[in-house]
Amino acid sequence: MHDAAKVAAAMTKRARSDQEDDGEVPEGYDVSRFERPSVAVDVALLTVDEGALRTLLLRRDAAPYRGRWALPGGFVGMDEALDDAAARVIEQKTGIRRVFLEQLYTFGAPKRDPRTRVITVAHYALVDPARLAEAREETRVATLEVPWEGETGGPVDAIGADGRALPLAFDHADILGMAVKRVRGKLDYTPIGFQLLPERFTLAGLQRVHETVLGRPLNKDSFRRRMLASGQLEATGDLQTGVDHRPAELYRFARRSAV
Amino acid sequence: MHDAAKVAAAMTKRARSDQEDDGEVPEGYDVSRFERPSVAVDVALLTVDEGALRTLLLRRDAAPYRGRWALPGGFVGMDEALDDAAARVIEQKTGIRRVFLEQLYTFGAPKRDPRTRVITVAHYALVDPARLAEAREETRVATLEVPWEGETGGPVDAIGADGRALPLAFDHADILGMAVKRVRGKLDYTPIGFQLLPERFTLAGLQRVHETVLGRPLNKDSFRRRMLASGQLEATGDLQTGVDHRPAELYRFARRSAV
DNA sequence: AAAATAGTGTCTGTAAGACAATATAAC
DNA sequence: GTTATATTGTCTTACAGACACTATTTT
Repeated sequence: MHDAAKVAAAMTKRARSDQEDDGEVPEGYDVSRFERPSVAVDVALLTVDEGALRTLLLRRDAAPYRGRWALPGGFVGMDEALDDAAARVIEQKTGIRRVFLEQLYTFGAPKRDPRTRVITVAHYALVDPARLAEAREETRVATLEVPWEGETGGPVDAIGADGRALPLAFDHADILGMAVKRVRGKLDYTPIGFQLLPERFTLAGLQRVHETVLGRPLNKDSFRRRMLASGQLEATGDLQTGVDHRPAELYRFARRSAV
Repeated sequence: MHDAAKVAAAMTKRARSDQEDDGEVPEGYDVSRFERPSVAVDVALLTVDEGALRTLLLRRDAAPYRGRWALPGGFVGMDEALDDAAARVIEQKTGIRRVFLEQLYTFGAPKRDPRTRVITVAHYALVDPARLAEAREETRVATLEVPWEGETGGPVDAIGADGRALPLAFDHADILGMAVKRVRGKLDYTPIGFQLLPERFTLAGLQRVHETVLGRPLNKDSFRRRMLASGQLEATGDLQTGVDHRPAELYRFARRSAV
């Protein structure tokens, strides 16, 4: 018997003690006694393109930090789950649906927004660069420059197409830094890399993605062995085309099969 | 030159473009147009005692979930950082200060609190069991029963001193489950175990803590080698006392030295 | 054939697990 | 001395990194 079920059974057996209720809403209860902060979500939408880690930024056209660059974000609806808010924000700003999306960390320093208290539940998302088209004038895909190694952590810089750093709004350099740190950590033990690739890809392509995210070269032989041994790759039998050398086999990630 | 410094330098060089500001508060700006959720913190205060993973729970004496058991928690002050709120909650409920404390995950399902929208930034903390005395009648240290292996994740059960499951309020079984999952993950590559031990401890004691948290036995020889090779342990030269067999050497964790 | 990368086989070093032998305190 | 655990040493195995070699495509 599952333990959660055990708990439920135990409770029923006790014939619903009078000192306990099941969470019904008491009539007329008032919880609005406290002043409340605003709650937002921000999304670090990461991609790997041309050997660089990239992210989508929007130019702010209102105060505060007007003219600076910010992650797509927005306030959480009163009846909206946090993940749903993040997915909505992505779709509104880019039109992209169905991305890999995960909660990252909640940033709540009292003065992180100079206007008022805004607590933001930061998320990160991973997308195949082919899906990430620059939608609007005020949208830009910037290259991330990570000034630390491994999973040290810390803020990162966003570099525009002209090679100059884009000044970031709020604590978004920290959010991006934490997103990079998290993805690096996950890459070691999770099939997360394929979110950044088209459905079919070569082992060398997968290795390049890993190397770009991790910011360091990987051993080819070992990478190959590890990936094939993981059981998460499925050979398609087809070969790469359009390359001027021996074509590599195309793989796809195995669906999380019903084990 | 550090990259953050580079950014700053680049900005200065551009002589502060007119399309940009530095985040000053515009006069009379109104951000209170939206309805706002309440924001709380909850703390999973974990300890290891007598070979079991334990946590501190409080009996709710008000609706909702009156009579059920809940993590210590409270609303975040309008000018209070999230970590500070969590530390305050711990001190208010237990008197304990200066614990290892880290943000865990933010739970924000719209109906997780039946009264109104409450988003909670869950934290976890690790304490030496000697410091965790049961302070009040309505406070209890419960044993955690983890119905999954490794870092699978999922809710856990809290067992009272009488061996019966304590019914938990809200989504606190999920919060506790995520705390266990996180600590298990961290234990592999972070000096987190010593937070659960007195200052001086034996290698065998440390291994027991690791085994309790991980929920599986560890190889003694390998554990010993790994710990000593990590450079994080410092031999005190003193021996254990009061045992009826050969006493083991006492170690302490090396201060995070100024490398 | 030359160029370029894909893919295979083998060796070596490191670290974990297993097992055995020795050490030392309490009784 | 006996008991119980600490501590050290050695062997085996698994795997990552390194290197050399073969394969296959385009030009």
